[in-house]
Amino acid sequence: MPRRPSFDRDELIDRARDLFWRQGWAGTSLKDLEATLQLKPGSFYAAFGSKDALFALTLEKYANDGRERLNALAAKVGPLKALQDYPMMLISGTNAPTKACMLAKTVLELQAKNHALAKTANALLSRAEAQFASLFTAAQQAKEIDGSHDPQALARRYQSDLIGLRVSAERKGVDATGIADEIADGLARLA
Amino acid sequence: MPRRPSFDRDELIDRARDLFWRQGWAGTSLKDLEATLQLKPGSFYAAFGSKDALFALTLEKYANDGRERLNALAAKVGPLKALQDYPMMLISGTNAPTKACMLAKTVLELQAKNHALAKTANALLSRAEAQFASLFTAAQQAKEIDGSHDPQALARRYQSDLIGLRVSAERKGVDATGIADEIADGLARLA
DNA sequence: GGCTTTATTGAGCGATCACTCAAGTATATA
DNA sequence: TATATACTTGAGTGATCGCTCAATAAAGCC
Repeated sequence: MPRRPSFDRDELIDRARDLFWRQGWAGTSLKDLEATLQLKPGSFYAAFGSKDALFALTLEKYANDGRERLNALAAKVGPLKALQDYPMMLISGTNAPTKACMLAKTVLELQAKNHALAKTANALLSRAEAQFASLFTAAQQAKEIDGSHDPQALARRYQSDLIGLRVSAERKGVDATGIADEIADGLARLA
Repeated sequence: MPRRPSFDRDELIDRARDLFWRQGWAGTSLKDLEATLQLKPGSFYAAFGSKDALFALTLEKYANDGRERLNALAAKVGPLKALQDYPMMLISGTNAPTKACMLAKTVLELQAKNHALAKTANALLSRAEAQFASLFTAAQQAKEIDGSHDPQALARRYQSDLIGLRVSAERKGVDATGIADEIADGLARLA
């Protein structure tokens, strides 16, 4: 009996993610979303509940995509090579709406107000850090890097490096590929 | 004949800087500013012209303070030691409203909209990078680090590291002092 | 085709945004 | 003290914010 929605919900979340990623939370109005998603206010709220709820969905999707891309890379070229190639991959993609990390942007924008979305982004960053740590552990088990290093510490530094790299890549007039190379070189010296 | 303003304009800019630094551009409303500066709308606009004009003043002041602090440090302990100590200094101060870099935050928030303040922040970041480069050059001339390195490349990487460090320090539940130590250690290996 | 059920529409809600301005007040000079 | 010159005040501007809801349209089951 029911009428079906005329849109692909998942594709709408993708579009919203790109918009939020680029413009941030406060920088993206419901007018922007309505225009990009081709949805009138009523449909928008029926589909997603609120701006914040949709933002949360896009954060999860963003984090999942990143995690899957890195895991796929590791399955293909091994843990160390994946960690080495990942930085360049993050800043050389042409389809991404922006180079900077959406999770970092969200924390920076919303943490001062104790917004729930900042906590979400922070937790997803911790999850990414854990993924990095397990790849460093795998690299140690594969004898690709020395066993004396603390995988947790390596992961923390690696994530910090990625965030800095991606902010630099976002800036105009800055060539960040040199930084990506240096991060990869630094990992090579852990052998 | 004229009546004098009843406030210290410079101190007001300081207070506004801390507010903008913490909450960002969109996150700081005129209500917030009026409350923090104890200024009614009319006085505010008479004194500063607009929210954006005041934000620009605070960006300049923020950048100047950072530059002077690093130069003072270098004059005291020399260029290499200054570059090594600066990271920890940035994240261990208790009086700063937030650990993250205000210039980076501004670029991330406003660059997507091509806001003039993003250009200003970007230019100030470039100025900081140039300061780092000249300190690396000075360290080479003092034979503190090897002359084979490109000061410009070192400065670019150093700035990227600082940005990542400061975002990490801003996050809850992350101990960033380890990262600061590693940055300092990395510089020691340039000898 | 009739009926039920849900999606879609868009005018408009109260709140807040950055900002203005005319009226009132305080101060330094003459 | 009188006057000119600012500074201070706060109600109020139009625009935009996220969001609501009653009315309308379309699709599946009988």
